[in-house]
Formats: sequence, structure tokens, C-alpha cells
Amino acid sequence: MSRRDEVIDAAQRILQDEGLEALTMRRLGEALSMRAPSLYKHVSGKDEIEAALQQRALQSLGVALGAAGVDLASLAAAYRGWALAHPRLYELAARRPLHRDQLAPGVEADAAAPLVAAVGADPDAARALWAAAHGLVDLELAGRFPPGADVDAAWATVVRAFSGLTGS
Amino acid sequence: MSRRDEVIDAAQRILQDEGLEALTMRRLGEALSMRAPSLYKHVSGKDEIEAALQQRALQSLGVALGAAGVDLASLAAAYRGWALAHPRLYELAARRPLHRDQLAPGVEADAAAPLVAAVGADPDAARALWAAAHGLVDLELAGRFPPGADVDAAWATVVRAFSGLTGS
DNA sequence: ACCTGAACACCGTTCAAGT
DNA sequence: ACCTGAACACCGTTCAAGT
Repeated sequence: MSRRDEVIDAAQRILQDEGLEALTMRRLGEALSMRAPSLYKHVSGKDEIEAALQQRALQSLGVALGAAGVDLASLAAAYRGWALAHPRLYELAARRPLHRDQLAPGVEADAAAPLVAAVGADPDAARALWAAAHGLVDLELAGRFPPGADVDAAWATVVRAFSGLTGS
Repeated sequence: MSRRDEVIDAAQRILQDEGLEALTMRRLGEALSMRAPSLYKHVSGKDEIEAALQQRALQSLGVALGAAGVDLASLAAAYRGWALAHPRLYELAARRPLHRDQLAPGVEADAAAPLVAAVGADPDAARALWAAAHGLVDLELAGRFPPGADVDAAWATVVRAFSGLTGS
């Protein structure tokens, strides 16, 4: 494993265990037993680290969605399940600017492909569905729903609304 | 106008004109012709400033939604219109942790009330609709849709999906 | 009552220097 | 090839001191 990959791996560990605000160059250097300036010999800067983790997140999410099949309900469950299982990665990939220039081409499209397939290849419907799923996850992760809110029911409503679109 | 209100006003101007990352205590002090530490005589810290702006954002959004009526399509247009007209305020109020403890009680609920009314007081449907609208705005503001994407059509799809819910 | 300068504990990043 | 210390230009915040 290259030294660069060790840096990215350590960054992912810090992100998942301690959160996004803990992911600093000094903290990362500490985890690798070096000073922060030394990291710049293996990585161009913090942006490259974030881009690499965004890429991993998109790929992992895409795999999870692909495994869920084409059924709208199970796809929705897979989206939410992945996000709740990897909240820091989701946050980094969905709530932060995407470092598109440093992403392998197609990663974004591959992650979204299962959603597109589920709505019958209609790109507008796919974007609407993606937005609804993203909005639900985003609000849930941000703690925006009131304590007693039935988030499952909100998801079910979205699934029902979009089923009505393609079903009839 | 109290000195505190002058601070909040200046903060809003900086936020809207220069963006969230320009809203620093030193920059804010400069705009008010004082040093950053002096701000702490009028405001407890940056959190209070952010909370005050979040409150203004929620109130302004609530007014815009209330004026749109109960029609789902015009409500959706009002939500998107407000967000695109005040992208920095929307970002502060929707993409950042809400400083709930420093918010006047009811502000959140008041902003959401028109959405709740539009879906027939069903809280699950209201959350689903809110999430879909938030997701669409969030992705659009973050530049996550591809350049040629028909965002209008995606909004129309959401409106159609939710109309089907209550209509039949 | 209001404002200041100096300081503290942080950031990301650059760079000359060492091995 | 790899790592270091010192430095630069930033953060939010505290505090003793001035008027």
C-alpha cells in the first residue's frame, strides 16, 4: 500500500470515528506519526483527501443501491440505510462541495444509476426521487425532524407518491 | 436601533454579499469600525449571530410560503423562489446546525405551517413534501445537478407525485 | 458603557533545511 | 525520498487595561 493510500485510510478512520471537524491536517499527521507539513509530500492538500473520501462514499453508496434491486421501497430503504450507517461519509459526499475535478469520471453517474433505473429511465423523475431521498436523509441526519417524528412514515409517503407516478 | 441589532444587520449584509465564509468576527468588526473583541460586548458570540440570522431566514421563508396560498404548485414555486433569491440565508438556515436553544419558540413550526396545510395536516406527508422541496433546493444550490438538467421538470414531477397522493 | 491590544489555542499551507 | 521546525495568514474567544 502506497503512503498516499495510508493517508487516505487514516483520514477515513478519523472522519468516521471522530467526525468531520476532527479531520485536520495536524490531527491526521499525528495519526500517522508525522507533522502536518509532511503530509504534503504524499497528497496535494486537504482537498485531495476530501475528494478521495467522496469518491469512496459514492462508490460504496452505488454498490448498496445496486444490491437493493429495482423495487422503489427497497431502494429507498437501501439509500436511507447506507446514509445512517455512514453518516460522516454521507455528510462529506452530500453536504459539502463535490471536488468534481478530482473525481474519477462516472463515479457520480454510477452511484445514481440504480435510482434512474427504478423510475424507468426518466431523468426528471430520477432527480426528483433523488432529491426526496436526499432531503429525507439530510433532515434526519441534521436532527431537523422533531423528536417524536415518524421518519419511517415520511419515507413510506415518498415511496407511495413516486409509485403512483410510474404505476398508473 | 440597539448596537446588537446593528451587529446582526451588518452580519446579514456580509452574509448575503460575500458569503458564509466571509462572515468572521474580524470581518464583522471591520464593517462596524471596531475590533473583533469589542463585538462580545453586544453579542455572546458567533453562535448568537448565526441564530439571529437563522431566525430571520425562517420567518422570511414562512411569510413567502404563507403568501403563496395552499396550492401545491405555487407553494413549491414559492419555496424554490425564496431559496434562490436568498441562497446564503437558505444555506445558513438549512445546511447548518440550527441553534434551536437561541431561536424564538414556534419559528420553525410557523415556517413549516403552510406546507402542513397544503397536504391536509398529515404530518408524515408534510415532512415528505418538505424533504422533497429541501432536497431539490439543496442539490440545486450545491450545483449537484448536471449543467443541462431540467430542474423545473424535476420540481413538476414532485408536485405531480404529491398531488396524486391527496387527489385520489 | 464601550473599545483596545495582546494573547491563547487553533486552522491550511509554504519553504528552507536536515537525513 | 522523506520528514522537520519555523513561519505566514488566518480562525473564535478571553481578559486586563484604557476612556
